[in-house]
Amino acid sequence: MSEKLSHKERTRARILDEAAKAMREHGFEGIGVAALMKRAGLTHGGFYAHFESRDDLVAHTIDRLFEDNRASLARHLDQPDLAAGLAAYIDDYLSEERVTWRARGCALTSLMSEATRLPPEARTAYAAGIERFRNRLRDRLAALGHERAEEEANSALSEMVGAATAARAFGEGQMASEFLLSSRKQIKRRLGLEDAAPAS
Amino acid sequence: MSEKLSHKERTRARILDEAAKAMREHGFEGIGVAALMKRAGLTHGGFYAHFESRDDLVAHTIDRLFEDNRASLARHLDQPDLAAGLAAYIDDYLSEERVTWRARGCALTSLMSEATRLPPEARTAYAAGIERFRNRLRDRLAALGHERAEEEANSALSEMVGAATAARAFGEGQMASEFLLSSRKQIKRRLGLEDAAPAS
DNA sequence: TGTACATCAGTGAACGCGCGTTCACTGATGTAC
DNA sequence: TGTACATCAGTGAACGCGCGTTCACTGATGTAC
Repeated sequence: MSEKLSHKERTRARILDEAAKAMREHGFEGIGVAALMKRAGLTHGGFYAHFESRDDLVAHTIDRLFEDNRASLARHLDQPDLAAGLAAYIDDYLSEERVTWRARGCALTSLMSEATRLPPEARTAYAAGIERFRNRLRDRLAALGHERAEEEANSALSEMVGAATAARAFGEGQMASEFLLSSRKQIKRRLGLEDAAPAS
Repeated sequence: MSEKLSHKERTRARILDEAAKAMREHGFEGIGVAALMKRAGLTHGGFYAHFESRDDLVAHTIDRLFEDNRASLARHLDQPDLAAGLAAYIDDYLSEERVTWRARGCALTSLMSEATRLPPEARTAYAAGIERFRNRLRDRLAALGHERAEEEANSALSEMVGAATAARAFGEGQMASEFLLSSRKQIKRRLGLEDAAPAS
């Protein structure tokens, strides 16, 4: 990819940045065209120079959301100790911080249940994003020598998303913390990561 | 509770029935006042004789949704073999049928990630509903002699919700089936229900 | 180097539409006498 | 038992509002000569 983006390309990237942040926090329907453009420092009319329609924006934002996801996973997994990296990712995903600070959360936690209601194109993009994420977890588990890597990856992904979503539903407080702690412990225990060193 | 409901009470119950069905399928924002009243066989103006506002409806629908949930759980757990009852519930919750037929699904699967965006009253009702559900699972695990019943209940609930939501996001197909199967196996295995007899 | 012109990202008023909500009204039901 | 009246669940036209979208226009930038 060229590092030199044109003025228009940079504007488009800024709109997608803001859309990703807002939709992670408020859902796919949670921000309107006018409010989004204002956050990007523009007026609403200019939107259609960058996207065909609001649905088109949603589809492109999904790719952007999963790209953030991939980057966050890679940041944790790119370390020599395979088990420690995975354990660190799980701890981070289910940390109070990440769950509270919604705009930084995961495309799966806040949006997965809305995926069924998405227009076909966006929905396909979303499903593909989940699958890629699952595959990365699976490959890491396989590299650690797990025989049922795929089954365990499916299960761990489901529990991570479910626990983070439940914690958000409770809001900050004791119940939220309990759910996060329970799943951090349970997932790491069954993946044999109990004694993995905490991340750098 | 009196079995003799007045005409107005029966009408209100009908509206709540339809609201619960529609919101399970399309989200809390997924049905408007006019469409809802039409499904209940009425015109939109009459809505405000039953509810203060649309937000008020949502708060009451939540109680209704969790009541359905409670009834479904009770139906499975009310059998002599404690382990088999729990296993049957997990299998049912993560069955292709229940996931595909959305209007019959669970208040948690389709709506949990929207809970954070609910008005305070509705949100409190929702959080209370999750907690009651968790407590029922916990009590059953405790009755089965599990020492970490609460932790296991939190973990199992999270994975059930996450897996069912993921399956819906994929839509019918191989990936959806894989996620459901993986979690049925993984949850039952770690709860020691592998050999529990299938439900009646 | 300087002028004339084309390009095009972005502006902002205006649109149609669907939504939640209000309200004057209707018509069936039940009670008073 | 029969008539007069009050009650009240439900009707449907109308409202204001926010939304996605359109479009004639502006004004800065870069190219042609």
